[in-house]
Parts: sequence; structure tokens; C-alpha cells
Amino acid sequence: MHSQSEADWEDRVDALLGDSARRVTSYDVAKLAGVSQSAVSRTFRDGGSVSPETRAKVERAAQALGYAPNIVARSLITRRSNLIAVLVTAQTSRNYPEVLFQLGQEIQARGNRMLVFTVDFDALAAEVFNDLAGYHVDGIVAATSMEPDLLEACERHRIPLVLYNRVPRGGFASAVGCDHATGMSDLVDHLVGGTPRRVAFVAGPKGAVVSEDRLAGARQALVRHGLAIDEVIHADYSYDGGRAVGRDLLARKKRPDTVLCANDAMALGLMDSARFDLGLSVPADVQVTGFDDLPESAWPSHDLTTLRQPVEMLTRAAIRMLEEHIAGTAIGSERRLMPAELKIRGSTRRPAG
Amino acid sequence: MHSQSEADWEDRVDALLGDSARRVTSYDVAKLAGVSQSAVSRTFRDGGSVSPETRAKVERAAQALGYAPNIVARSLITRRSNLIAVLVTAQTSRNYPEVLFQLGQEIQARGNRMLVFTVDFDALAAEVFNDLAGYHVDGIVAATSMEPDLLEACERHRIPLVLYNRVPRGGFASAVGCDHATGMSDLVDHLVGGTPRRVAFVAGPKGAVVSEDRLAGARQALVRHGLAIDEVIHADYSYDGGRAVGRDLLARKKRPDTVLCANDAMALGLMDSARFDLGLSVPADVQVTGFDDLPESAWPSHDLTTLRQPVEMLTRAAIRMLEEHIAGTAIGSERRLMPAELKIRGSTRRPAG
DNA sequence: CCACACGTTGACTGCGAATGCAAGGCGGCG
DNA sequence: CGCCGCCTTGCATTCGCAGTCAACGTGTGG
Repeated sequence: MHSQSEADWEDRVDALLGDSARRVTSYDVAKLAGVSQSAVSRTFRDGGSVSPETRAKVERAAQALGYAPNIVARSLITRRSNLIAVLVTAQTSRNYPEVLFQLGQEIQARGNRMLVFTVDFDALAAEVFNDLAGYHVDGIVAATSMEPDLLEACERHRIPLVLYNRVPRGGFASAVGCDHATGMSDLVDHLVGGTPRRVAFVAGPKGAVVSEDRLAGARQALVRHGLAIDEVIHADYSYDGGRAVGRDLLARKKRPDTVLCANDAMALGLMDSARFDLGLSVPADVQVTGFDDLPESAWPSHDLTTLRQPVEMLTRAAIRMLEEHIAGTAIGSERRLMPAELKIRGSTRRPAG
Repeated sequence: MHSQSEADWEDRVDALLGDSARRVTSYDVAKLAGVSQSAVSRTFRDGGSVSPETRAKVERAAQALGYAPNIVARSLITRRSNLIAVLVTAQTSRNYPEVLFQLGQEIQARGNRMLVFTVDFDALAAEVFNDLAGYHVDGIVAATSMEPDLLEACERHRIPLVLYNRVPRGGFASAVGCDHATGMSDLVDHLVGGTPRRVAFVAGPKGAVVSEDRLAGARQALVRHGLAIDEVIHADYSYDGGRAVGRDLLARKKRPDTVLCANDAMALGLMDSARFDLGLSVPADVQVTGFDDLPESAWPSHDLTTLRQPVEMLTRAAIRMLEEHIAGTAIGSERRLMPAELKIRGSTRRPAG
């Protein structure tokens, strides 16, 4: 079809490509296709009003030149970056490796991109905020605590924000999270069948919001059964931390016969300390529970009774809520709690009879 | 110092902020500070020639307005986005959760940001390439296989690329990786002390490059000891996959007494199948090895002999190499192999005597 | 006292794509 | 046959900042 001009076409492609330092722009494509830059722009924007012939010409030229629209320039004028910031700590990425991947999948499914900000400690999230604002992200998913002034900053800049497993202190941000209280309540209902007498709770670091929620939930549920937590020990959410706690706690004369841990990693460490360091039997001597349902918790070596966080539901809900806020269809802030699923395994005693 | 104009100042701040739909730009700051837009730009660029007084005025105004430079606009003109793309698969994020976090830390330490692209399968990386080009990322770290045409595309677009644990087929890309062959050699040297007779290898999915490398390394090393791999079975890199393989392989009449697994997850599954499904003893009946050194491999329940990947060295090297390419100080492509560290544990037999 | 150099400064332009607007082409309808 | 309206197209402008250039003031040396 382009027969008589084939050679000419090749020449023109090469001429445009030859200036290799420069990037291919919509003007180059326009020139090659014999149309205006506007036409090129409209071909690559969805909903653009272009005739099939023009579109064909543009696409052929773009193909030949290897053109892709410059998203930076686009977002400068559309005032949308299609970037969603995700704030994570080492803690999050260690304990919930799949969260980041699934957030990525969800974000990309809607044509956006995930800009990941890793922060050492929750508090440092403040440092990255300037960058967030600078990159004009369309929204933020924060799996870190947000100081009140950060929340306020997001509100002032009108950056939609969804907190992941954190309870917002202010009124602006939306949040998704696991219903720790109800989950703990289910867990305690099961535990009382094993006739606990002395109950200990291994918490995360002091001030860790998630751990506090779980502790509070456990307390309330125990009270309903006329029980109480005899001791709360703080550790660092890690296997090693849990094991160290176990070596101390379970070696005492009046050791607890039931230990609730704020997460699976510590529970696994504590169980191993019982079995390997102290020669105790789980669950006969001490029953142990966790929270998260790590893959290895289900393995026969561990067989840990725990609560599974609905990670997939959470990430899906987080992104959907965020998209609603970005689109402006959301009304005010919303908190969505997802139920944790009780996984009864061999680290707890069944009711007698 | 600003006493007589304090009220006036507040009014002007409010006037500029009042138009709340609009973002604060360098022009707003300039107006408030009583300087030109250029001065504002220079204050926020490092190396700009600005007098201390002007800088102070600008910073005060910027503070009052909550101004942060628009990085999108900046990168449009500087032709640098300060964005580094990281391509990961579900596989990567599952087996090396810390990789993503550490890459993030390294990238941010140098003032860049990490744009994460999650891809379902290695092959799909092609889909995201257009976006990569569109976002004008300064460089790419790919923990996925890259098809030759993708490599070529990166070369044409002059996007620096570092492959993570993948051997580049073309000549353009740099790469960092674990020295699987030497690691396997060390491992085999240790294994022969346990007098292996029948050796099996549990590989990853067919075509998985990392698994192939490890298999080849093991083969070579065994040959040096006059040994061979009797059987290669493919699984999916998962615990469940390894366990299923074990249930089949170890139940046979002529079962192997030594099983090398391409990663820890499968090795753990295989060990559990031996112990819990078949009642075999590890390492007496069968010795098992892995690769990666997952945290749980060191736990007493598993105690798996394995090779530790130097993840931190790898990520650090990857980012440094990438930065060199971006800066243009790198000469050609480079491949850096980091040694794996042999972790001898209880899943393999010690030499007799 | 003048020439010169240097450090600051602001006006202006360009990065690359999107879009409002007006002009053009085309068909349908009266 | 002529008018109207729709669809398509190109022109010109805009987004926010960086960098160029000329002009300015100040200080120094001759």
C-alpha cells in the first residue's frame, strides 16, 4: 500500500532516529505520520477523537520510531501522576511479604504505578512526605503509623490516604485493617476449652499499635470468661525475640500454661524455646498461639494455632477505597475491618471430652 | 524584624493559599518573597547561586505556603526522573522478601525513588516495558528474566539495566548474582563426606534460570568426585511442591539417600515429607540440602544445611553498578558474582570419624 | 577615578504532551 | 440546492521548573 514511498519512509525514519541523543517525541511521530502533534496525542489518550485512518498512520509511525508517550510531561498537564505511594517498614516487609506484591498487582490492575517508600521506623515517615508531595502522587497507602501532623499535611495537600492496619487518630484518613478484637475473642473462646490457669501475652515493641490492639482484644475476651492476663512481656516481633522471651518466661517456677503472642514469628520462637531449650511439651505443658498465619505455622513441625489475616481482602479493599477517594466518589473517611480467621491447630489443647 | 509588615504578610499568605484548588508553585513563593521565580528555583536546586538574604526570604515564604518543588516538572526539563524501576515476580517477593526492602533502602539512600513493577510471570515483563520508557526511569533493576528483545529495547532507549541473579544473554546489561556454581561446589565437597550413593536434585520450574545454574553447578562438582545426579525432578519452588515431590520420590524402593534442592522452601517441604509423611530420618535415611538460607532453615525444627545468598551485598552491588551506569562512569557491562556461604547444619551427615 | 571581574538577579524560553477553540470536511435534511 | 450540525483536525497555549543570558551592583586593582 505504501509501495511507492517505502524507501522514502525508511529514510525518514532513519533521519528522525539518527539524532540519537534526543528522545522520540510526539512531534517526531507527527512529522513522520504527516499529521499534527495533537493527532498523535489524541491517538495515545483514550477517548480521543481520531479517525481510524489517522490512528493507523500514527500507530505505524509510532511503531517505527519506538515512541511511547512521556508520562512525565503528561502528568504535568493532566495533574495526575498515576502514581500511588506505598509506605512500608522493614517490619511490614518481613512479616507480610505478600502485602507489597499484592498491592502492586492491585495498583497496576487499574493502570497506576506503585512508588514504594521504605522507612526504617514508623516515625521516619515524616521524612519522605516532602518527596511524596513533590512527586504529586495521586494517593498514599501507609502501612506505617502516621503522626498527626503528617495526617494533617495530607489533608492540606488533599492527598487521599488509606492507612493499612493502623487506626487513624484524626478524622481525615480512611483505613482498612484486620479486626483484631473479634479475632482475639474467637481465639480466647477456643482457648478456654483448654482450661488455662496462668496466661501471659507476648507483645510487640512498646507503642506498636497493632500489638496493642491485639492485646486489648485478648484482655476483653478473657475478662468475659473471668480470666485475666497475668503478665505482658514486650519483644521485637521476631522469632529470636520470642525464643528469648520463652527461655526466660517458661523457665520460671510459676510459668504460664498459656501464652498468647502478638504475632506468629514470636510464637514460633517461643514454641521452639519450650521444646528445644527447655524440654517442655506444647500444648501439654504450655499452649501457644500467634497471629498472622505465616506459611510455616501450618507446617507439621510447628502446627501453630493462630489467626489468619485476610491479606488479600485487605489490600484489595485498601486500593479500592483509595481509588474512590482519588476519583472523588468517596464520601468522607471510611474504616473497614476485615475478620481474622481462626486456625485451630496442635499448639493448643482441645476441650476435654 | 518583619514587624511592620507582619499583618500584611499573613494576609498575603492567606490570599495565595485561599485559591485552594491550585497547587502552590514557585511563582507563588516568588510573589510572597518578593523575588523572581528564578530565585526560588535556584534556592531549591543545589549549587544554585543565591545570596543568603534571598535564600532566607524564599525559605520563609516556602515554609509559610507549604511549598515543595514539583518533581514532575523538574524531571521534564532535567531529563532525569530520579526514579529507578524494580521488576519483581511473586517468586522473588516470596522467597526473598528482604530484597525489595533493601533495594528500597539503597535506592533512597542516594536520593532516588523506587518504582516497583510486579509481574506475574517472567515473560510478562515485556508488558511493563512501555511504561518504563514512559516514566523515563533513570535505570532498571530486573529480578526477572528479560527476553532478548527487552534487553535490546533497553539498549536502544539507553536505559541502564542491572539484572539481579540472572545471567544476561546479550552483551548490554550488567548483572549481579550469586555464584551458584562455586556455592554448589562447596556444598558437594561437604556432602561427599556423608557418602552419598543415590543423588537426586529437585529443581524449580523448567526453564527457571537460577535453578538451572544451581543444577549445573551441582553436576560439575559431583563429577569431580566421580558421582552423578541420578534424577532431576521439577517442582514449583514452594514448600508444598517440595513436600509432594518428597512423598513420591522418597517412597520409592530405590530412593535417593541424598537430595539437593534448588531452594530452601522445597527442601523444607521435602524434609517434612520424609519425617512426617514417610517416617524417615533426616539425615540418617536421606540427607537434604537447600539454597537461600531462609530464616526458618536455621530453626531447630528444620536445621537445614544450605547456602546463604549474600542478599545485602547483592542489592548494594546492584544499585551501585546501576548508579555508575546512570552517571556514565561505568565502562561497558559488568557481571559481579558474590560467593554463597555454606551453612552446614543437621540435615546432612558429617564425615564418619 | 576608571576599567574590570565577579557574584546575583530577573526576564524569557523550552522540556513534551494535553486541550480549548475555531476551521475544515462531510453527510443529512429540509 | 442550500443550510445546519457533527466529526475530525490543527493551532496555540498551558502545566511548573531549570537554565541561558544580559543587566545590575559591588568591590578591587591600576
